Amino acid sequence: MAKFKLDDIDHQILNMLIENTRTPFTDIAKKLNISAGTVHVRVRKMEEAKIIQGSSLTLNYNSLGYNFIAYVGIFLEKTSQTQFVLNRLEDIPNITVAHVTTGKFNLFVKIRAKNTEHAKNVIFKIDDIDGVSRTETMISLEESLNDKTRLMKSIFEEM
Amino acid sequence: MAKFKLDDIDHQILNMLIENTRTPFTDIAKKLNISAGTVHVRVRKMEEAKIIQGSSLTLNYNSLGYNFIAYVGIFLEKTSQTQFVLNRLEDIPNITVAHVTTGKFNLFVKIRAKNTEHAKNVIFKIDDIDGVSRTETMISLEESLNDKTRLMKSIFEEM
DNA sequence: GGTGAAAGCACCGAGTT
DNA sequence: AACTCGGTGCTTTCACC
Repeated sequence: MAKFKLDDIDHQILNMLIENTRTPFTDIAKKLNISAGTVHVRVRKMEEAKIIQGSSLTLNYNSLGYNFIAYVGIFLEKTSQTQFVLNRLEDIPNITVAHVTTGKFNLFVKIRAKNTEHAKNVIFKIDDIDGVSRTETMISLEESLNDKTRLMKSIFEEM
Repeated sequence: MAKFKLDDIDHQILNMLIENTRTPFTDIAKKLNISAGTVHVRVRKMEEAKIIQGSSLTLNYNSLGYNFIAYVGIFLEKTSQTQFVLNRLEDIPNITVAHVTTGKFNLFVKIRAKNTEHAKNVIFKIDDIDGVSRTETMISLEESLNDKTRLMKSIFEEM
């Protein structure tokens, strides 16, 4: 991947789109004193360079009945089983993030479920995967901060 | 919050917008054999009901130089300091998620940094917060799965 | 790499069924 | 509720700078 150089205009475009993906390019153009065509070209280039990978809605999981979040640390019998287990984890949609980690656990995943009963089923599914020796669960009582946009904005301020 | 009943049309609209927030309403309308006006009204209602909270870009952090992910478990001196510490954590933009948890740790956060040196500074900042007795870090060697959209889509299939 | 204008569409409200 | 329709405004391209 060729290193792609972003300038301040790009950062500002990203900052506005991060807040709201549907911000009209004409609004962005006005604010930055450039033409809408320029905004369009720059966004397309960032998409082609895969800096912008896509866009997604932020949904309210609580109102969809998904109130339960937990993190599960996974111990494997052998680390050589890592890829196999990761593939099995992919089949469980309630796992929203999976990491290979150093330290205590071999793998570490985040799960989102409707309630404790539902979460139990998810954890049992994980325990059932060949190669998983045991798991350790941490239940989230409160997700007090979950805002990717904070990081993104700070990245551009630092640069 | 009044319970808001989503029907299958709503689910399909969400599924298309989850993939790409800028999908034209006319495209959605064609696919679902409804009018674009109806799509518009339904989306607005879901926004008003706060089911759709907003939209955001998916950026490639690696190409922005942010290659380092770790999870940090935080032990507090007293649980009564929870809110105070959460507020301090908010000031660190590299913390992208924070949870109050049961089990081993009192708090649990995810950090994203440029490299190990940068991460070290972030962790030291956490250690320096009043009320934090110690921390335990798990470094992610690989983020193999990070796709909210999988969960969202599965939610609508189940319903 | 940027502009400005023009053509093509999409959005979104009003009125209707 | 959902549809059609039309004014308004957004996107996207292109010739030119």
